[in-house]
Amino acid sequence: MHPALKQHIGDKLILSPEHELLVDNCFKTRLTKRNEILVEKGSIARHLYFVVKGCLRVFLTDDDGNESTRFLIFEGRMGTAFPSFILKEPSVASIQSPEPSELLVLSYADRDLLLNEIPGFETMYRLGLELDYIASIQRIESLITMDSKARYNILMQTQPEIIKRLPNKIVADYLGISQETLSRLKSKK
Amino acid sequence: MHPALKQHIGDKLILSPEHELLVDNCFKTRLTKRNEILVEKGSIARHLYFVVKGCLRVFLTDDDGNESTRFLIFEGRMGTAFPSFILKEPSVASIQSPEPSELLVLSYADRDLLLNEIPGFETMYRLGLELDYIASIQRIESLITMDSKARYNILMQTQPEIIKRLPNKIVADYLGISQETLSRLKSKK
DNA sequence: CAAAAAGATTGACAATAGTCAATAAATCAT
DNA sequence: ATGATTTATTGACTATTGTCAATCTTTTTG
Repeated sequence: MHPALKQHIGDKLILSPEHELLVDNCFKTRLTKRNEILVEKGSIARHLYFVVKGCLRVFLTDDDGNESTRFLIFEGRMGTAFPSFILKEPSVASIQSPEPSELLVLSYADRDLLLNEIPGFETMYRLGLELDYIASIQRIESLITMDSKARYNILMQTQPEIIKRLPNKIVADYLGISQETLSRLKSKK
Repeated sequence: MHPALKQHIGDKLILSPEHELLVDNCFKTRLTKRNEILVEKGSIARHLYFVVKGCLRVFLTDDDGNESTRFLIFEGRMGTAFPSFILKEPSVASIQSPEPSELLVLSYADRDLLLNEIPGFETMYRLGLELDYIASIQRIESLITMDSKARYNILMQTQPEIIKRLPNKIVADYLGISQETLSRLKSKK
């Protein structure tokens, strides 16, 4: 099994050699180029992605070409265009890798296989889901209670890597503000 | 078991008579008055609430007394101050019942009991969690991509009960806007 | 390495939304 | 029911943020 995935699982789940092999067989390695599109909006997101290296960006585009970043996934984390993946409906979001990336890809069917076959896998998955849900609740909180400056400061505190690694444009649309506003926040503060 | 809870579970989980009794014993009925506070911010949310009648409001207050509604839970749905409940940390949010309500209350320990004892319970719980997570992702989307008018229109389409049943003030802070702005949106539109 | 492309900054202006205050309407509790 | 309290609406003004455009900087790629 890929060491990064092994580390991700850590002591949350003890796998027998057979089960470890099963997990290993379900996750397929994929390498992407900078800005490569993995899921096009309108198509169904059929995979979960574990990021070994690089990052993924789940983003929305409107008719005028404006983009908004719904979600960012860095090294050691899993994600996808979740509503599409779960509901098996065409995704309103696209997924791209802003950096050249190394991914481990898990299909929906293989996720179900692991959930059903490996005792404890569903509990681990569920606990991860709870944490992701909490993160999204906290993002909602920041959006409904704070102005753009406060949101930027929080992001700086909690996920400075986003600000360091990604272009201003993406940071801005992750925060739900224009890139000009972000630029002004950075100079003023 | 309470018929509303039975309906909530529906065909998602077939319970043996013993397990049905176990579920029934874990959920305690609680009646609340209008605007009663169930969880005070700063305390730990130790329960999950199933709303039989009425509704619950999970909300934030700042130092100036401004309120923001993080989450609303209507009949037939479950919820709590989720980050506090899961992380067992003091809640930044409070919970109140804006209407007199009938609730079924499940403690953290009893939730774990059901998760561990009843085969299939965790799967049902996990599927519910996935849907709640999806709803929160969609709320983030509306907050980062739409202006207040568009958000109001979406809310009208997707959850008109919120607008019909709850005071303007709560609708406004659920949308992340001031109540004056909401009032103007309604008259203009 | 150089040309081209993409991203970042800044200014001027417009639009959206917030605040404060006064009044009107609706709702609650006795 | 009615007085009291809360909630909703409206106006005037302010503050924040967005848009468009120009310029400057950085990054990419042939």
